[in-house]
Amino acid sequence: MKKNVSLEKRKTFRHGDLRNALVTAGLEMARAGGPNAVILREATRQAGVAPNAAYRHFAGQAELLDAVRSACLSRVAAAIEDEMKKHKAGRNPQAFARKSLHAVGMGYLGFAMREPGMFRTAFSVPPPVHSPDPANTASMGLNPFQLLSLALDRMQESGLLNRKDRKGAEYLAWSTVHGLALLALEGPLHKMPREMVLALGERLVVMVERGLS
Amino acid sequence: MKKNVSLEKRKTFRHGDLRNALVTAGLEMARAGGPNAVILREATRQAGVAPNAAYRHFAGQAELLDAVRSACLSRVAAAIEDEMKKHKAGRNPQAFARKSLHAVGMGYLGFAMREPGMFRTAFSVPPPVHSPDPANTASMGLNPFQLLSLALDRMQESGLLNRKDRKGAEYLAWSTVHGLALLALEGPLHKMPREMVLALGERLVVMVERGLS
DNA sequence: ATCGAAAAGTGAACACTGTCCACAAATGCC
DNA sequence: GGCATTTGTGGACAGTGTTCACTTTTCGAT
Repeated sequence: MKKNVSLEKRKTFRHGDLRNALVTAGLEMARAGGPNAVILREATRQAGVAPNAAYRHFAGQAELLDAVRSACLSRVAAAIEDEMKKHKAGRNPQAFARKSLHAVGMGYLGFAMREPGMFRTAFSVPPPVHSPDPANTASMGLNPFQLLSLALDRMQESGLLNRKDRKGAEYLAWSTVHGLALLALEGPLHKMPREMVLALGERLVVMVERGLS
Repeated sequence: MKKNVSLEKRKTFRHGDLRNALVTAGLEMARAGGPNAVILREATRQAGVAPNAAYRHFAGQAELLDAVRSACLSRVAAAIEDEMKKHKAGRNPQAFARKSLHAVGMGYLGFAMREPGMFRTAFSVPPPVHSPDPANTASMGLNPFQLLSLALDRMQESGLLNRKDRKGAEYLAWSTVHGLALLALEGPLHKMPREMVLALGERLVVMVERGLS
């Protein structure tokens, strides 16, 4: 649909939506080859525009990459939300809390296995820390970090986690799944089959549950 | 300063040790800027040699990077060994096992904080999995993965870990510290002060200990 | 409605990268 | 001593990010 934009030479001198076109092209490159495959000139080529035109919308390639990364982060958040929405709050808050934490971890890992390029792009270079940047968020309006915090809050509220252990628990839980994801994607475990990675992920989440408190 | 080597033009037409010189230069670039800062032409420049000369020793930039990564991995292993050697086996095997595992984790994290560029380079792109490649090893002849296995073996032998849970425990333990390291180095936590990262690391290792079994 | 400033695109250039080719010099081996 | 093999040179090419001067379009104030 919107690819035609790149093929048929546009009639208007102005492109009209160049910034979005560039980000979209960059996103596709990130999907295919990770962060350092997002090439500025190639994006302009796909948008049917001269290379320098990009500089009217981005200060440079780094800024384009930033925009692409935001888009990738948003996808990660969406994947986590999808996983969380599979379980509704029932009459057992502790079971719900466990399921929530589990969903965050496995949603994260599942996306990493499903979309390696986007995942690697999302967490490659310095993104601002807990930015409430609306571009990073999915429908619930929370980024991956905040979704994790939500799950941990449920753990605490349901009595599975005391206040002492709650502090900084985000970082501990996040580290585990993030580490496994990167070891499997671009680390020494990159040959391990995905289902085995996900199985390890299950054990990992259990370990976190047990080890946090 | 150190680059006199590059400044004084060599008398011999042959360089004599070009391969090593290139790896050394590459290692310094990796230290300063991570994996994609190791530039082939720059290495030849520092070695005082024409760019193409590198192709007599490496098939291309990727292969040079591979050699540099091996060197980095070796440093990681050395850091872990240093940490492990701080504790000798006493009369309490369980305490020794715990200290060993702790040392592996903190040696790993400590190196990551101390030498971010080298660490990121060591684990950036696909290295062969558990290669007994002697280039990746330090004085004990073990790479980081094997050092971790050793520590976990001690856990099992001393009865802290049963056979069921021992299987694949390397990957679970490794994931945690690796994840924290990368989140802190090139992820959303890159602004967190190092001592706080190390403090989190302590909690993380404890969590692993408790959560594994 | 006009006209002028600002926005958005073009074209040509530069420095830098990795890589390949044909050739020259040094080494070592018989 | 002569000769093949290694090792380095010089010159070239495509691809990248980036900048500068210029043109075209749009839009808002008069």
